[in-house]
Amino acid sequence: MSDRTHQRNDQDDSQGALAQLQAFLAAKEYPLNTRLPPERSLCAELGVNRTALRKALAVLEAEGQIWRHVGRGTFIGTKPVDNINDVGFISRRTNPAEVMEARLLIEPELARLAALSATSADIAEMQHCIRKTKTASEWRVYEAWDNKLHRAIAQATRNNLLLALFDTLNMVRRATVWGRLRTAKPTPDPGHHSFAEHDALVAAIANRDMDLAAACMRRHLETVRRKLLGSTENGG
Amino acid sequence: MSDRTHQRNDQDDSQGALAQLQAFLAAKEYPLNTRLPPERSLCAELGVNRTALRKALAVLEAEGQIWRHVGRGTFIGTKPVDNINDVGFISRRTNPAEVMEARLLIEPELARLAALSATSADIAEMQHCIRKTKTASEWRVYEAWDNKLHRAIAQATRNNLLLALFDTLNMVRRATVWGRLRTAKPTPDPGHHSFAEHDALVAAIANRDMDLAAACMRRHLETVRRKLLGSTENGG
DNA sequence: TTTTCAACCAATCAAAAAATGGTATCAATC
DNA sequence: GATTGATACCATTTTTTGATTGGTTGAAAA
Repeated sequence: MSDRTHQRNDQDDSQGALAQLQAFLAAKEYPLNTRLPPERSLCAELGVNRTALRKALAVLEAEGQIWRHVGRGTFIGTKPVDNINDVGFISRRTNPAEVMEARLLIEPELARLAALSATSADIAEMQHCIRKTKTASEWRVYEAWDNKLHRAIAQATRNNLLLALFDTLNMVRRATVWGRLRTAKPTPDPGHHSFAEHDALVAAIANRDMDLAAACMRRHLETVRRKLLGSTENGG
Repeated sequence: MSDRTHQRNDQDDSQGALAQLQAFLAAKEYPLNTRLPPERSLCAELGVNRTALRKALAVLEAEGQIWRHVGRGTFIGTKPVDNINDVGFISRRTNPAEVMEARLLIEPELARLAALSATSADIAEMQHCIRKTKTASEWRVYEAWDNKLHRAIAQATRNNLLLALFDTLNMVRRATVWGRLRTAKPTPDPGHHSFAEHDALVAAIANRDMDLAAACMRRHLETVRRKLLGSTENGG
């Protein structure tokens, strides 16, 4: 058998596997995103050795007709894009400085919109949270109500999407490792800076003063950042 | 044994369990989000029967100091908000008006920070996207590069958390049903309003003019909103 | 009647087992 | 010798299985 014949036989074999695979897929009419049988099963079913089958599969993958993934299988269609909105995924790629920067960027604007959109029930809820922070005798309790206050402001925007984004930010914040940054006095101080800042913030929202509400929130968060991370980088 | 005595003993018992549990927690000083031992172990450790322990735990849960979940355990702090990170979940609860409002609230601030933090490579990427939008002959291509431009600005903040939040917002926007709102001319117009607005925006970022960058982004998005939803509600 | 205890239930988690696409190895074949 | 084909092995993922945990029920005990 000559070299030429040899080569033609090889081509025939691989092309045969590809043709057989295509015929198989055409006959089955798999819907999109269907997982087709594992390679080892397809080998037996099509009567082709695995190497030839994988070459045929590689052709179809290059054409974008299928996509494969180790451990999962081979699927009809194109590979879906990764949805990496997972809180754990994000929090593993951020740090306290970024979290504070994000809060400083978003929450003042939430307060501004809340001043426009808050209902009186929203404002009552904020004032309730403030009262609770003032009577808290433990930091754990204080922080719980401080959390609720900030969420109440996000909710007062009356925008479900903004509220969802705030919740995501909040979950990342709570999942972030703050280490020694959060060490503080054993019990909340009656003269704690946040009390006056919270009062001014909610008062601005109640007065529908959008600019002042944003400014109060920014001032409050900058105080928090200064306490946590030290003085700001640009010194304002 | 009189009824009165009997009742006092009951109170003593349950209050005793609660007091013992509180003492236990105070002694351990568990950090936030710590899982404390399962009820069956706590029973043995505190020498209290499970019913009394569960009553005490219920009190602490009502106070917001702990939260419990079947199969998981009991945790210090308040129950975290449910998984509202799912894009499908959010987009089912929002609408085009909310999406535009959220973009108008967040993206100008992203542009402001980008003006401060962008590298020259970031700015080159933005200019590249702008060039591509101008040569696009189909809306699909135009929108792809417009998308990349806005994402490049978010990336230029050099803040992974903000970028993740922007991506979430973006995915919700793309998953939102816009219906007839998006109907437009068949092909991009050379005099399309976005071209000049994009140019001014990226120029402001390149000049490190934070206020101007934010203003340009706001003006651009307000134009988009006007085109999509008609005139703004408050008439500005 | 009330309290206590054990058993059970549904949800959850964690570790083991199986499955799957990718790769190396080596004999078989031309 | 070079190529092919079968086998075994690898890394990743899915499925399965058993244990764990908060919640509930019902009978026994006080």
